[in-house]
Amino acid sequence: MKAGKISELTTNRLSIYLRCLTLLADEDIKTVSSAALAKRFHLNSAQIRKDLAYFGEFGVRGVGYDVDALRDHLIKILGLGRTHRVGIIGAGRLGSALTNYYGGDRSTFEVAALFDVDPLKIGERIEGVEIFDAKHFPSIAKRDNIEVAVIAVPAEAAQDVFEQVTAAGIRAVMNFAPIPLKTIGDVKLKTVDLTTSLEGLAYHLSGAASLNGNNPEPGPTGRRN
Amino acid sequence: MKAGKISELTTNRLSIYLRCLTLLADEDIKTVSSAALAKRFHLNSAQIRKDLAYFGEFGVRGVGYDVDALRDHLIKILGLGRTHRVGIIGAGRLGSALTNYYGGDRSTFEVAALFDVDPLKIGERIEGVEIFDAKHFPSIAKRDNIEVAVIAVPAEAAQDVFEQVTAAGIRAVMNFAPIPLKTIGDVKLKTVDLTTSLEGLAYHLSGAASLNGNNPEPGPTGRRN
DNA sequence: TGATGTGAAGCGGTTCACAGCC
DNA sequence: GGCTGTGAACCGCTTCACATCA
Repeated sequence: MKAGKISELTTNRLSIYLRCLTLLADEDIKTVSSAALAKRFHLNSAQIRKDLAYFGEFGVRGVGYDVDALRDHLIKILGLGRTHRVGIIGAGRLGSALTNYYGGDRSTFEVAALFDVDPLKIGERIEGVEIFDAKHFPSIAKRDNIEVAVIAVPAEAAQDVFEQVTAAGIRAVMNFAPIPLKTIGDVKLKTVDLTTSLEGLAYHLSGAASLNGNNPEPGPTGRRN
Repeated sequence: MKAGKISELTTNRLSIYLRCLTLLADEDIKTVSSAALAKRFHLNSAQIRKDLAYFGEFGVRGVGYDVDALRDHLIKILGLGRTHRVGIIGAGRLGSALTNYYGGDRSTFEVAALFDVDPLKIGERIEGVEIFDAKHFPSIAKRDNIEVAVIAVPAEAAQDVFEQVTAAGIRAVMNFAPIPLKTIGDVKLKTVDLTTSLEGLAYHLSGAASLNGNNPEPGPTGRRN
């Protein structure tokens, strides 16, 4: 157990471990060793142990980890014990898609409001979620207890939107705009670039990648942002 | 110019550079230095130079890079000069969302077909794209020249689907199922985990993260899979 | 015996700093 | 003078290997 800074790569993996443990729990498996977990889900056992050890000694030597207990620990560590409300800025194609997708799970994350600048969209609803004027983000966010902002606007507008939501007190932002954003201070920013991901595949398909041999996938346990 | 293996992190950044250059071209900017590009888009100038130098000497010392010429180089390097057809497996919430999202750009990536196992969905259309029986993936993929498979099925089914599409000759797979997949040989696999990304934000919002100070965002130039 | 927790080694990517060239 | 291209230093994450303990 160490109190040092935890890498984002580690917390990403904790989230994955949690999902793997849930699958095991569904099968009524009570105990699992890091080696068994690794084998089953294509992970690395040493890394599992090290990741977990940052937060406590959850295992029993010679036995392994208690599945249910470890799940509870991870839920607590990740802060998933309560519902987080999400506001999505940009009610276009992507914003609608994300509303639709995240709309499925109301327990840990709940899309509370959409925002756009298009007067034709304001007042409409997507999946039951109302679209508000983006300039009212601060008041709506406060009223609805929105903690997470999702940016789903065109690249040109993303930095502005980011600064507006952080100015409104948001400390966790997920950016889907395909452009690097500059963050500040205490605000956590994650960028998911759906275009870059596809273009990486195109590179592999083009002749260039073949010249460089295969590209084995390290899996979602590997390096990310 | 080196012929060695190119890291996926590098190709991801090339994709980002390409988008940044497009924005500059829209402003009729003809030449840009690595320092100017870095400043404008929150990148690292040394990294830009190093990334580009893997593929050639595109710059002019004392001047910088020609915007249009560099764009053309990147398009060629990434293999974006032609349309790639995409097949999405899983016509649920996520599959629909992705069809809707990727449906916008028909030039570089085109969603050619959807696949599902639900008899009620087979034969229907989403955004004009027909849903086929998943077991017909091999023949449809061949007929429609599908090169990229997008996995949008539940976690439990993802590994099976992956093996089926690779058996059908697909060499580029994008996985949205929140589970690590095991890949083999020459197949390029990218996993985008929309749940993990959100849960990382929850961690930051919970007390735990604050104990560890701020988490400055290195931007989408940083480490990924 | 068997599996955890962890210092130490190893590895890959980023950043520095400067030689080389326009 | 200014900026690229690049070896070298640096840094952080992963992997190894083993002491430790049920």
